[in-house]
Amino acid sequence: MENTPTKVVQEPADAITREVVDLMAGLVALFHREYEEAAAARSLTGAQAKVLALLRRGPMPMRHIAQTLSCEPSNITGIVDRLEARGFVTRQADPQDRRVKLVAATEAGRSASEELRESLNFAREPLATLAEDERTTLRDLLRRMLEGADPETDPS
Amino acid sequence: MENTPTKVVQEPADAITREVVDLMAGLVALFHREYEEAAAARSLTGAQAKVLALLRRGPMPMRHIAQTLSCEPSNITGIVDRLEARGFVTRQADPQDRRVKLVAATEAGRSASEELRESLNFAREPLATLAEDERTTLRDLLRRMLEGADPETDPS
DNA sequence: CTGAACATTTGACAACGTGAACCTTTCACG
DNA sequence: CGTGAAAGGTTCACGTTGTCAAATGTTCAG
Repeated sequence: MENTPTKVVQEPADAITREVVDLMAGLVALFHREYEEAAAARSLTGAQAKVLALLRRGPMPMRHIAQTLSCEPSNITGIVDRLEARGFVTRQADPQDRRVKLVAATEAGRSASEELRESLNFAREPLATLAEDERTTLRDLLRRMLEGADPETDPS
Repeated sequence: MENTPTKVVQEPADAITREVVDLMAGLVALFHREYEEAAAARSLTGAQAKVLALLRRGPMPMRHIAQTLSCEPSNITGIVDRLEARGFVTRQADPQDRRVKLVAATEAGRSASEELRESLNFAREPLATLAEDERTTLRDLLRRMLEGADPETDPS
């Protein structure tokens, strides 16, 4: 109990970095609230909305969903159950490997997800306060921060 | 079902804004994961850690906690119960208004929260890829986006 | 063919979160 | 005053997320 469990070596973190981290925290909180709210407006939970969003690129094995969301596969079972019960996704066996089940969004699922995405006017008010070139700068900075780190937003 | 439920009037959202929103989503996911992980490493849940973080500025009525976290007050009861059971917070009656219960972090609570905050090396790797002046720019942009919007990160 | 590894499911359990009902306290108003 | 409405917390019932451990079915290497 007397030494920090996971990380030990860590630079002191300068003032700017620290402040950026705090600002991020605020942004994250804001975003999270809005996302959850937008999902709820379509009687989806945040987790369901996330899964649905993942499936926009096509069917996906549950294992992959679990990995992307960094949670246990057994958790996905329940979420997909509920989405399936409402007709937003289907489970189909993968012909290549009969162990895996491919989850695919139905038309209803796709459009619900798309609608939600469109309604995400998060950061639209906040972003509106920035000039165009500032937004570009922000985009570039965020891009650089995220490159190689994030599987979810990978546009491939 | 044929018209969007909540929002109707909404500008088309230019490409840059849209991309920034997507990048934010990635960042949010990343941050969220790390936060939850860092909390878990101290056997706290995310919600408990958030409450504890709120109390760093001093005791606070439960009602206020609920408002800041935008959730129902009844939810806070349980979270504070669990924090209290572990000796991280105490409940004390507000002398001004005996309906109110002020939640205060104990020394253990404060240090746990501080430790967690320090360990949040989120964005330290991501941020490390940015030069100092870029970090400053990022900070300024984020500040402007959040000003007037976010009660949680208010540095007062 | 056998056993290890893998994908999913099931079941038990804890935490979060909501909504409604309830108790106590406060406060405005007659 | 004294009464009733409103506010702060709690409790209860309920559904969703999340974990872990055990089971089932499938694949694949040896």
